Amino acid sequence: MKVLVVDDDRVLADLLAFTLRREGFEVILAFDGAAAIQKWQAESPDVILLDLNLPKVDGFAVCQRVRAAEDTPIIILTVRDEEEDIVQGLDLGADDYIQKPFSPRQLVARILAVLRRAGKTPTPIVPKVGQFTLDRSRRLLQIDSGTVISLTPLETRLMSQFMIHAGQILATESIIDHVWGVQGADRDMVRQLVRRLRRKLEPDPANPIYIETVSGHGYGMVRPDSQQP
Amino acid sequence: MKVLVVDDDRVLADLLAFTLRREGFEVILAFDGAAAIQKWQAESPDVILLDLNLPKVDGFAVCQRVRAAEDTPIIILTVRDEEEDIVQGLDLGADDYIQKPFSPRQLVARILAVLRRAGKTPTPIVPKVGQFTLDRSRRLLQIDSGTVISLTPLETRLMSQFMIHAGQILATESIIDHVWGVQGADRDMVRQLVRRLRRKLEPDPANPIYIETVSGHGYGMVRPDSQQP
DNA sequence: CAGCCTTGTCACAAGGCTGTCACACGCTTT
DNA sequence: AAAGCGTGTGACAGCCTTGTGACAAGGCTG
Repeated sequence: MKVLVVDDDRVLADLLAFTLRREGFEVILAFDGAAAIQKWQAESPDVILLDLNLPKVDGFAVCQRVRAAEDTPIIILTVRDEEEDIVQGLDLGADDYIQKPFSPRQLVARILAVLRRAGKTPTPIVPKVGQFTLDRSRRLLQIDSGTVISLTPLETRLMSQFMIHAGQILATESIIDHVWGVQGADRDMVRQLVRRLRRKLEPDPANPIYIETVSGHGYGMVRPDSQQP
Repeated sequence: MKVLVVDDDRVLADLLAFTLRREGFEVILAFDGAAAIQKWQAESPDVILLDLNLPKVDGFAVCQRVRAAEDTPIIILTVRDEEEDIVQGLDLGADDYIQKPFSPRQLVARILAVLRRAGKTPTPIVPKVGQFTLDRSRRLLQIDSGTVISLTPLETRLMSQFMIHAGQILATESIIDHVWGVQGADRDMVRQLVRRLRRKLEPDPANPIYIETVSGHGYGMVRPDSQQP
């Protein structure tokens, strides 16, 4: 599920990106209207988060431009006291709006609601990959439809990332971005986290079969069907 | 649940309509006092959102007219620095007021609060889930068609939320919104409320089997069929 | 007016989560 | 062979969250 985030406030855009990636969305960023349209054409996102105050091409124009060609759902980002902008945006075909400041939870709920309304897959966010089933709200991981283990918040985010990108190797920096976000972390912390996750889910943590290490680069979860060479 | 929105500012009225429809309300619009009274008679809304500055017949008159005949709840919309209007409106029988600008959350919370006070059940009736039968008006909870315990108002609302969303984890903020509404609350209060509810309905409150905790996130009621592995 | 119920507030203990440090091991480089 | 780097491992301490008990304020009832 791909989300295009358009906002000239880079700090906020980064925060949005982190929040959404954590929830399993793929995120593309654009910082002005021109870039937004370009990325929209190039990437065909499933939904657009659009700030209306943009340099170069403003949000309304982006809205119109998108609506003229496709019905990609659009959610407007606004500050309070911009009722007219909201209504104008909705008139131009935006599907929903959300006022800053908002909680990550609200944001995700809105996006899911819009996607559902647009008929784009009710979004079964990463529940099952290979032998793993992750219940993010309860932070429970089920292995092989048998054992159920409980994870900590950080472990849940890491596992979620591994499952979303199963079969790929995630660079340490990427893991830091996706798990810790703005707060940041260092390599030691990643090592510890991977270690703790391995201890919980690997049959033999000394010889891991699920989470592999690529020295000097990062970690990754092996895809179940990529087991047989 | 039907809401009559009366405001001569069409932009704001449209926004209100969109917001309320998004939350599941049925919305009727009127842009002046005369239309308001006409629609009120024709549609019998469950609650009225009323701007006081109106053409033709002003808001106070609408307020009086409605109150003379029925006790349809009325919420006044004002801008800041109109304290006299608020007082006058409340004197004329309005049930609550809300100042622009306001967040959708506040608006919905206030409407639900007013409806609840007026005895119109804003939420669907959920008498029976699993082993629990809840009588919201009497605030009685029956367990396993055996024991009957009485709950306080807050406990009733919390239990209602748990039953409506049985099997899901409710975030603390979500619990606050649905149980306390406009007034709001903090984590301590949620903890206490959950504790008191547990003490009443859990066989062993120290090891709860009905209400589960997800640290750092919230609480949830286990679904009856999710008991057997 | 007294008393009970309800609810908000506070303090405290226990436990889990997470960051930090030290050390061992294997590999590569010098 | 020695040194350096990256990684796995274990232990430990601080912080945060939760559960718990107690108490006070406020409202309602008799």
